[in-house]
Amino acid sequence: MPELPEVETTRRQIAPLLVGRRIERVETTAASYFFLTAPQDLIRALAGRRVDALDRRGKYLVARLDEGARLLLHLGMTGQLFSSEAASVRLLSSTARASLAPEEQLEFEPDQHTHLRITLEGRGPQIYFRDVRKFGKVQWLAPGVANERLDRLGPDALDVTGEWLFEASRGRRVAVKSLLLDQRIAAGVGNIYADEALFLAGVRPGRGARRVTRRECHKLAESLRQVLQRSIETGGSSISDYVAPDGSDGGYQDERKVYGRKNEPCLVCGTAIRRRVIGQRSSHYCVACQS
DNA sequence: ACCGCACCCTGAGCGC
DNA sequence: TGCGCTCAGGGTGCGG
Repeated sequence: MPELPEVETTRRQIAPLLVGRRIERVETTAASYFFLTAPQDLIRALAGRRVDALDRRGKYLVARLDEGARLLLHLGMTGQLFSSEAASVRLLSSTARASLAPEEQLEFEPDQHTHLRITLEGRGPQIYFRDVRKFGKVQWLAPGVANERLDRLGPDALDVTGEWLFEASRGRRVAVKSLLLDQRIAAGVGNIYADEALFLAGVRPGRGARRVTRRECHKLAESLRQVLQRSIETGGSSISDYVAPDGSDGGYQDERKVYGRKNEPCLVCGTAIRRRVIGQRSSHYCVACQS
């Protein structure tokens, strides 16, 4: 699901519910791939802690806790971090949706995919972290301890410069699309926004990174920023699973130029948008507008 | 160092 | 209805 704009939207909405408040209780599902910190350790470490800040690094959310520890969250493909007061059909299975009467309440009840349930002290909703595929991650970081996942990240995609992209792409034989998806190059870029930025920059996703000119790298950096910022303004893209913490959909799926538009006409020139797998990810582009 | 690929997991949607 | 297949906003680890 979630790329930089969705994670940033999540951060902005969740922060007011968390920051400055103490965690009273945490409930989890059973140990799994999802828990980089074992559920029992997590429960013990978080109880009583106050959340001092909620930061974003690429696609990671990092909660800073009192006493110096940190809580790392990653939404993976299908992660949903939301308030217990959120209501959305995206939080229901398709069978549940089908049996839903038109006027029926969409109130969410924690299910087997709801891996974290955080109760805060005082009044206010609970915070739920639900993730069907469990590609998401949660990890508790002890005070002063570095984390290699975070340390691997390159500059945030919003801060990437054309010169940085140019230098990073010299000698690289991989497709430029794959380079953009490398979190060491531009943290936060994912499949949708890589395709969208490449379209805006007029560069085909399959072109070898080393064949992208300096001028194009500058255009690409600018396109990334533009696409990501616009998506943040609209609350991100809600394509299958993503919901904002308040249960609302994003708006950027309506502004996509290429992603998921296979065989549809290019909005600039009318040529049918092509889909091709590049680096194991589906990629969308216009053969006329992009070279 | 770089590159391509298998794999982690679950569900939706499709053709038959 | 059911089966088998493909696909999905991500990331890691392996071997060549």
